Amino acid sequence: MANFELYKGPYNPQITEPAVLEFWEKNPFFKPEYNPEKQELDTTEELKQYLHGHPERRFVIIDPPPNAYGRPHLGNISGYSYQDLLGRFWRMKGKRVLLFPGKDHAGIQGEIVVLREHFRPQGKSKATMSRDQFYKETYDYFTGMMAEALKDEKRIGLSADFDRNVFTLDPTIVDNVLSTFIQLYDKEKVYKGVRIVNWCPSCKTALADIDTEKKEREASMYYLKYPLKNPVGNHTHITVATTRPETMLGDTAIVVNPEDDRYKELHGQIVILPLVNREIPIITDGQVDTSVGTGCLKLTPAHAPEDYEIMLRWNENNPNNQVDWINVIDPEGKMCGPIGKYKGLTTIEAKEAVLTDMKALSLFEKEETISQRIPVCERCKTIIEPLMSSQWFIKIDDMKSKAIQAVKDGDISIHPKYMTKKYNHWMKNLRDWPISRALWWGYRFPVWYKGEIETTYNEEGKVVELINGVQVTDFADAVQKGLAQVSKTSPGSEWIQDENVFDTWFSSGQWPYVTLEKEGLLDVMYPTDTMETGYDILEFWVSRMIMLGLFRTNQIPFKDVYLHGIVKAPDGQKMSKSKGNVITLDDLVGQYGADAIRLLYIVGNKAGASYRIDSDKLAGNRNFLNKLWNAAKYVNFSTQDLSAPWEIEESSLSFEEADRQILQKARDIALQVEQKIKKFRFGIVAVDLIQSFWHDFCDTYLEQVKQRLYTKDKEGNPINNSPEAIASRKAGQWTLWYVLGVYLKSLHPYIPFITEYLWDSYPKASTESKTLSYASWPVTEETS
RNA sequence: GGGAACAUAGCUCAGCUGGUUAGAGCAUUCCGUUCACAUCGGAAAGGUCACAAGUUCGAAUCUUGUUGUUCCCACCA
Repeated sequence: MANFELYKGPYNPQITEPAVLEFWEKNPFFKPEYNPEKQELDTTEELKQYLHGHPERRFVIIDPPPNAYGRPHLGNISGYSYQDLLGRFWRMKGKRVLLFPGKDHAGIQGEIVVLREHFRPQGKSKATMSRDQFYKETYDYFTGMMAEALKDEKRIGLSADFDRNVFTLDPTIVDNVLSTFIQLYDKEKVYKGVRIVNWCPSCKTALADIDTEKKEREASMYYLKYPLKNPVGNHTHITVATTRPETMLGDTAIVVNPEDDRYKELHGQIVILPLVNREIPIITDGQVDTSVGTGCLKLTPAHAPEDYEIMLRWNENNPNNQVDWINVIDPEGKMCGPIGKYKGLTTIEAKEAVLTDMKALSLFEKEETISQRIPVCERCKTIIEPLMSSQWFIKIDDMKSKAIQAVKDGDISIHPKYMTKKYNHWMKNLRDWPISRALWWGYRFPVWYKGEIETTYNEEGKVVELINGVQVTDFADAVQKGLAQVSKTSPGSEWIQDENVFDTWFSSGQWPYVTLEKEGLLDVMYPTDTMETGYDILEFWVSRMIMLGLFRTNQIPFKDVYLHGIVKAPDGQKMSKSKGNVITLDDLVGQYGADAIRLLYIVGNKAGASYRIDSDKLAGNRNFLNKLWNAAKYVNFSTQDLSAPWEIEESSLSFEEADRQILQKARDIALQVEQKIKKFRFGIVAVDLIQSFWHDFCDTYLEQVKQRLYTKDKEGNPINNSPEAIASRKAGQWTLWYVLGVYLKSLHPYIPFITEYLWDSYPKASTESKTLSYASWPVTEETS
């Protein structure tokens, strides 16, 4: 027993919650190995044997790993509240529950934070360290920070198996993730290809679209004339509009809308690209907006993603009339390729030179100011330079169709249901996944080159890779020439490892099975039950877990996806440091306690809906907890002379109508709670549960039964001493005791601290669980 | 441009597959309360369920359209 005191005065979470936390810390309740019948741990082997025999008796949630370098924000915390609610509910329903906590190394963001927060204050940077030094020190820094995060997870009441907390860069995890890459390679689902990428000239890395953001700025739009090779009618030239004149050196076509009457007679004509005198064709594409600029688009596939798309589309439909690309900007931001005297200039110098030269040739028409939104690096805010680069890709075609099918067939259900549409929409449009990042912090590619690998652009503006000075056409060619190899360990001293690390989603996308496999639990705990996370990473994370899970294990990684909304600041806006409206767990937990915060997240909320931090609601929640506290104390002292109530047969008692009603109501609400939790509608039913406790039990029943409980009137004269009154009093006491138990249990998944505290002094049989975590749910759902 | 959601009381929101008089919390007004709790209880007031048409015996709920708000994706040469 924990010996929690029912102290005088109002409920104070600052007293009760730390006491309960300590009780939970000292006991291994939250390990799936905990055997509630024996009240001690089974070995992991015994657990596995048990689950082999009873596969339905498990419930597993892999907690989404937050960034390891910081404390969880209130969004993470809200997720823990939902995960914990489900875990605690199923534990009470007799399942062996595992909530598996972890921490993420957070790729680009992690690298930037460690450089800024840890290395810069010491005067260190990537320039002053070796890669190994950086990795080791960062690893230590991150593992040190993790302890703080774990404290917060415990503080909110997460009943996870914290001994199993694991870092995404844990060596066993790394090994397993790399195995997936090798398997993908063996099945020819990985390739090294040339593609347009979002290149950050400052970070010197390729960025996924999601690592970029948009910035508004004023820019000049220049109208340039390109002469036609053979004038058609009164057309001697066409005019294009561009904000980046320097990229014209890489133009490979002019595109007009096929429906645009102004240019219909020019389809298929040839234009002489000024300054470099290259002949380029006029092609058509339906995406060209006739109202923008002149309706003529200069096509620079190597330096504009949309142009690249148009090129691919055109080439698909016109196999005999292919359009190519020419890369004219290198990763340093200098001009390159077949561009004559402009070669070697910076893009800014080249822009001036091109404009000057076009003016000299009288090919400059006009300039106007526009506002445009340009992509910048999400981390360092540098303007993105799209260019062609050699990158690793995963072919996702059949992975994605399997992932779509799994949801379509109902093997995986997404809550709320309408998010399924978002998922499908995203998946349908998904292309091959670029997975390489030029960083130091992450999983380095298990790829080796025999000598230095060098990526350059040749005189034609094409990407060329050289290994040890030998040109290779692609990775397969390099392997065949004995210059490259895929392997977790170095093939020999003269081999150099690929510099790239994996996109963070590649490792976190494998989280469900790599975590369980590390613990040797994959065979009995996979697929997991519920993936609970924010709806904002449905596409980025959940979709990848489904694809990679199906690839690696041939099984879905989880059966249900519950997506919670975004936590917003009291002003209704997104919390962000720049707005100065960030609220932390510390701000709230001292004032209201963890249970009240959990209620804020859960009560009245439904899947996918965002909600605000609202001090009125928090205060209301605290009031409710105080109500529960006082009611429990009242029941406790007014039933003190009722001995061993658990031994009393319900049928032997002389109930009054009020007793029967509250018994019925309490059982009804417990049943409803069970049904709604199973359907992931726990937030809605919580309102009814609280209402029922407060009004049916406290305001109505408790006030009524008081009259029957008094043994003395105000003057001290004995009352209620007839045999009928004594029997009625006993029935009332028993009802109070029983119904309080039903509410404590039903409320426990929502507010574990106060209920666990009150459970300690709640009269119960010696065979009852000493922790409410393993008290059995008060009702059994009729399956009929 | 493509996709999705939302629009219900002064505020924040419930209302699941259509079924009596549309609900809760907060706020407001009134009344009460020394025997668990003022972090209390009781009551009142407050809504053309955005608008329009349709389906139906019956619509806040289903369909279509309109208007407004929010989010995601793409794009703005």
